[in-house]
This record gives sequence, C-alpha cells and structure tokens, in this order.
Amino acid sequence: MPIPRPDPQGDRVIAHVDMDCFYVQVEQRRQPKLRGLPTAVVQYNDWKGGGLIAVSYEARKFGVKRSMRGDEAEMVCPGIQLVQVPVARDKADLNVYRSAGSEVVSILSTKGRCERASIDEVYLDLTDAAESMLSEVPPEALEDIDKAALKSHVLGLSDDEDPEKNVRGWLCRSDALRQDKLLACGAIIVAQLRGDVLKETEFTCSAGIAHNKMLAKLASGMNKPAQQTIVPSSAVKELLASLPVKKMKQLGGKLGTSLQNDLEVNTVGDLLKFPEEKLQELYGFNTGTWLRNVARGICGDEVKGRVLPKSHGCGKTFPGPKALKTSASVKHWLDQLCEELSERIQLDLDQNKRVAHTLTLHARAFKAGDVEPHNKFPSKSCPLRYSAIKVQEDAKRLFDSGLREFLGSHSKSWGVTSLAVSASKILDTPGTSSILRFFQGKSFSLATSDVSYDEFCNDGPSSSIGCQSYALPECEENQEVFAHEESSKEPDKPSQDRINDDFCRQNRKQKVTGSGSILRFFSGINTSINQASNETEIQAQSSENEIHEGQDMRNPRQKHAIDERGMDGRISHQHTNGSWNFNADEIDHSVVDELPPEIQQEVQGWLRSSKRAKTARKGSNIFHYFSSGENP
DNA sequence: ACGGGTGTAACG
DNA sequence: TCGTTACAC
Repeated sequence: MPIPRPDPQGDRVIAHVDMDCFYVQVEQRRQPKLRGLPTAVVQYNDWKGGGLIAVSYEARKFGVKRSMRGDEAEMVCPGIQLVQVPVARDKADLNVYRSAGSEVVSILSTKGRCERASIDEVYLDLTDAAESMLSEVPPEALEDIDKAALKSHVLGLSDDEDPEKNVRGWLCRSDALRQDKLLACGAIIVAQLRGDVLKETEFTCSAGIAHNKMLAKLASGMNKPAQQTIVPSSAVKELLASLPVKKMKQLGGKLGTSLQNDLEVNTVGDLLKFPEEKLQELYGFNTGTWLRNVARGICGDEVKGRVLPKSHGCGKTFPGPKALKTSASVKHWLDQLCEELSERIQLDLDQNKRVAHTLTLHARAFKAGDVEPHNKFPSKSCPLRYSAIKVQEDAKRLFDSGLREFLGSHSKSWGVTSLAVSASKILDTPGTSSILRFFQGKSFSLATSDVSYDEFCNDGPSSSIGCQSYALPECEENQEVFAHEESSKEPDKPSQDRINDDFCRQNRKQKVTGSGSILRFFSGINTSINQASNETEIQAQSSENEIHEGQDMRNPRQKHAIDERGMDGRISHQHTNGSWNFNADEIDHSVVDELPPEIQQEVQGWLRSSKRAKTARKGSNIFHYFSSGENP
C-alpha cells in the first residue's frame, strides 16, 4: 500500500555516495599489506613514473595530488606505494575497478532508486524508505541508533563537546520539521548501507544526505573519508553564501570561470544578486534559470533508476613521438581497442542482455607542417555489428573516412595522437521475461528440468510479463548472421559467435534446462509475483514510464525551467514508485548462492530483514531483473 | 608533447 | 540524427 505524500518533490531524501580514493581501495583489497600505507594508483610508469589517478588519504597528507607524476609523488612522499593499473593489449585495463564498482552498486541499490553516476559514485532516492521509517519506526522512538549514524555531520548544527550526543539529539528531535525528520531517517539508512558496503566489499565510502542531488553531492565531499554529512534546509543559505562557485558541480569549468571573471561572482551566494532575467540574457534561458536555482540550492534533477552504464568506450593516447604515422600502426591499435570493446559489449549482453547499436570512432590528429591546426579529426559512427572482426573492420572504415575529411585534398603526412572507439545506444533486449534473462545469463549445464521457454513466457504463472520477438531494427547484416547461425548447432563456438546464438535464442522457442533449485527459487518468486503484486500496479508503472520517456526528451536545464518555475515546484508524479512484493515464505533461501552476483548481495540483504513482505523497489537490481520485460 | 581513460549531457 | 563541446572523476 503506497503511502500518500503531500509534497513529494519538496521533501525528497537524496543521498550521494562516493567511494573514497576508489582505485586505491581496490588495490589495497587485492594487496592487504598496502592498507594504511601512503598509496597511489598509477598508469604507465615508463615516463616520469606514470600519471597518478588515485591517491590514498595517507599520501594526501604529504601533499601528493592526482595529476602528479609518480616521480613527483615519490619526491614529496618518500616510500609511497605506487601500484600500476593493470594492462591488457598494451593499454590500461580498468575492468577490475568496473566490477568492484558493480559490487558496490549492487548493495547500494537495495533501499531505493539508484543512479550510477560514475564508476565510484551513486545517487540514491531514499524518499520512500525514509517515509516508511518515519511512519513505522521514527528515530525518536528508536532505543539505540546505529553508531555510524551518530557520527554524521549535520550542517548548521552548533558544535558541542559531545558531538555524538549532539547528533543523536538532532536525529531524534520530536519537534523537528518533517523535512528534517526525513533527512534523519535517510541518514540512518545511509549509515547502514555504508556499513553493508564495508562489510561486504571492504570498501569505505562517504555520503551526503540532502533534499536534492546538487546538495547531496556537495555534502558527500565535505567530510571524507568514511563519513557522512547531512544538509538540512535550514543550513542551505549559509552554506551557499560563502561557497566558491567553482565548488559546485557543473561550475568547475568555463562557466564558473566566466561567473568569476565577468560577473565577479565568487561565491554561490553572490549569484543571488543577479536577477534571473539577467542570467538568462547572459548565458541563455536554460542556463540562466539553472544558475538562478543553483543560487537558492534548488535542483529538481531526478535520481534516474539506472545502475548500468549507457555506453562503453575505450581509447588510448599517443603523445608526442608516440604519434601514429602509418595506416598499419593505426590499424594495429584500432584492432586492440576494438577487441577490448567487443569483449565488453559481449559481457554486457551476457550479463545484462543489453545490445549496443552504435559504434563511434574518435581520433585526434595533426598534419605535418600545421602550426595551429584549425580543423579537428571528425568523429564518425555507424551501426554496430556484433563480432570483434566486424567492429575492427567498421572502425577502420570510419577512421579512413575521417582521415580523408581531416586531410581534405591535401596529401600531407599526418600523425594520430589519440584513438578511441565507443559503443552506445544500448537497449535492453525485450522479448524475454527477466527470469529467462537470468537463465540465459547462466550456463545451462546443471540438472535438467522440463520447464520450457514457452511455459515460462506464456503458459506459466508469470505470463503477464510476456515475451515478444526481437530483431535489430537497423542493421540488416546482423539479421543475416542470425538467420545463418540459427541452423548451426556446434556446441563450442568462439566467443564472438556466441552473441549470435543469444539473439537466436530470443527468437526461437528455447528449451530451458536450468538447475532444479534455481528454478525452485524463481518458481517461488514467480508465483508470488502474481499473488503479491497485482497487474494494475505493473500497468500503472508501465504507463508512468511512458510519461517519463516523454519528459526525458527535454534537456535537464529545460526541465529546471519548467519544473522549478512554471509549475511552481509541484512535481508529483515521479515518486509513485512501482515495486514488486514477495512473500518471504515463498522464497527458497538455500539457493541464494547460485544467483548471479549482481543480485546475490541484494537478495541476501533482503532475506536478512525481518519483514515478511520483501519489496523490490523500482531501481533496485531485483526490480530490474523482474521488470525489464516491459522496457522499450 | 602528458592527467589517461571513461563516461554523461547539452547544443547546433 | 550526428558530431562537437563541455564537464567530471
């Protein structure tokens, strides 16, 4: 039963969680002897000791900074531990950090809508969870509060000799504003999540808890490492009054510099002096409105329920003398990059059943005698064909086409200083229930079962999830490949061909021969989907999504313009979250270990809770697994 | 000719 | 839609 909320938008509870020097923590977990030592992660140590990309807090005390060279770091911090980024295909390989990031997301996505903002940061919308807590077990009624929550920093709260007692007082105030009580609940939830992350991954993180993304992000960086900061509304004005504009997200670059140099706006508070119209005049309507809101701590950006990246890319630079000057060397490196990219999109397909539709090539280059080159190497894209060799061929063609355009009619010699390929327009493959997506992501070699694809899709209890046929819309070549593959049945094909099989499976009637116990787990859930979550709820969710799609066509700044001003802050629809509920009795606990890692931890946390009704909230991985059949 | 490799988003 | 530009970590 959804809890009615008078003003969902104004009272949202948003958290930003930021891993502390993440790459360093990943390396310290791999090599525990590095814990507590001044450490930095470095790539390419052949030139001046390599470039630092992450620095531990111990090393920061010595003045070691990102963007220093390894040599430089050793100067200011003798004995610093420099760990190299793994290398594959002669380029940096960030996979271990990506998967460590996924571990974290799978834990952080359990309590509300979760947006992966980068490899080591997420935003959470904890509004629903905080409201539930407030109505069921408000902090003021709580006997003992999580020690970690008591260590929160509360902006605007007067200092005290006993900070924990002080914070406890704030968290538990019975006469507090409802807004503040919600933040207090949010902070308790976040403290617990951070504890879960530490326990399950050994990583520490910091967090900000506020009423919007902007303030949450600002706060997460205020007390690091391994701490959290709460921003009550009452503290916003004072906070922003003295905050240098450059500290605000999006104002760290040219716009921030222009505010300083052209308007003498040095703090966010200084922005208040400028009428909205003036800012719109100077920076355009949308940016002007956005700035006006920033000055007031207003930010209506939603936390998007997205835990997976929207694109995959890989690239490499070839600085100075390393510039590539022959077609053959370009081909060599493009081949390396395309191989890595192919692996990653293949993994995305296997694990997440998502297909990338666009391949893009980026490059930077110079022409032999050019002093101040005034044309840039154009980026080019084309439909992405799923096989490593084709990606390589296509990337090369894109490069050649770009190069011709870059050179024009002149045939000077040239050099390429960077190459990158990326895969974007990634869509969920529809046409299969999430349960099947799970089975497709696993090997089918365990004990057989006589449950067929048909039964799962159409005849089984979950028929409302349904299945549709699927074909790539714009890439005919792929369909030919699939048609061809459909007739071939060799068991052990090279990996680049496996993807085609996957596509074929989705179009055929697939016999599922999964493990009996896993099947039992899902059968239980399957049954309870129908029992505990009714179809109208799912439908409501689905039509709500359509509204969202429409809105997402507008850019965020336009959204600010309309949401914050035109509608006077009354934005209500987006927080009526859909969720699926499961009865704890119907879940087979004994097979949790066999679940895919992305949802395993989430399910474990879920089973640990004492509630009988388990809820998979929109944005959580479990929800994702069980709802993606209705995605576009 | 070095902060490299990735990622998101606005804008024309 | 595509390609460029900006910004962030």
